[in-house]
Amino acid sequence: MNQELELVESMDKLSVLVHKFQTELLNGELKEYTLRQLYYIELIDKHEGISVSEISKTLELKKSTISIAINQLIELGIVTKIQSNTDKRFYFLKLTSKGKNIMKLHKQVHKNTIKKIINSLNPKEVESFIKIVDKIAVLDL
Amino acid sequence: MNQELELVESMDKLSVLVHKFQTELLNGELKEYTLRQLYYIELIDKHEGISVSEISKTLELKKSTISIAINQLIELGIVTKIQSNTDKRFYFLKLTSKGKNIMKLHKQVHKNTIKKIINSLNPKEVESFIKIVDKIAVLDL
DNA sequence: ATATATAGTTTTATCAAACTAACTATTATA
DNA sequence: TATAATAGTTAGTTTGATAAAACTATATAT
Repeated sequence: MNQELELVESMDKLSVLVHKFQTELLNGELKEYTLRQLYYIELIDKHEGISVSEISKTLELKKSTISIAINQLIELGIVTKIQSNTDKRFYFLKLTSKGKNIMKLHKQVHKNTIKKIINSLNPKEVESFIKIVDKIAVLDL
Repeated sequence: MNQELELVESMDKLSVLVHKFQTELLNGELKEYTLRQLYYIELIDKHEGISVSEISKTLELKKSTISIAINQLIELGIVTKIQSNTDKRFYFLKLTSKGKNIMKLHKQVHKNTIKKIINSLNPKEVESFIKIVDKIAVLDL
């Protein structure tokens, strides 16, 4: 069979898989948060000190959208902002201990899933998969 | 490095990739439709004659949700319903020529992306990727 | 000193997507 | 035949995500 067609199907299957991977988060202890919220939390975890404007540029969403979302997380005690000394217009965002705990749970859920994937593949396949994903992840689709 | 951690990153990268793959559809000629609509259209294309109830069960969404979404597609001239002769409560859903054309465009967009992916990998990697995805797609995460 | 730009907030509004509940029409069953 | 169940619709609502526009506060440049 044509590799092109097979690959289209693979992408379909991956879409389903990724969707499962993500929505798993909405079952356990994290079910009170939306995927969007968990995504913002992850972003702040990965880029501690990021600002509302930077998030806005990264995600190509309006500042107002981000501002509202982040302030909601602040009200929930998940995120704090620290005003910059050098430029008082800036606020550095970071996770509170509650936020860090959410990230911990988040990572744990994913880790459990990853284990299932690893168990279903042999080590060579895992290696190969990681390598291939690295190659296609940098593509400018 | 720990394979588990690497795989977590791979899944993150895949999430981004799949998201790009999907939202590409919202750029060109298909931009007037939502991803959800394109998804329903794809579902009806793949399962011609499917009913509202069947979609509802498959997607685990309420019948009313599906009914509204499908009727919207009918109003847009993308889908038609044909009442069953044997059980008049049933309506078989299928795409109109407009709907089929949308699917054609949809597939074309994906095909172009797939080409980029294929070009970035060697044939052995493509084969390997397809095989691995098949294995993990059937997992019950 | 004044004008301009930037960071972030607030208000108001819109939209998609989902839900519940009550409904009609049809079919199956006790 | 009367009652249950099923397919689909309709009305009304809720939630989450987004945007535009007007705003405050601060910083930069002329």
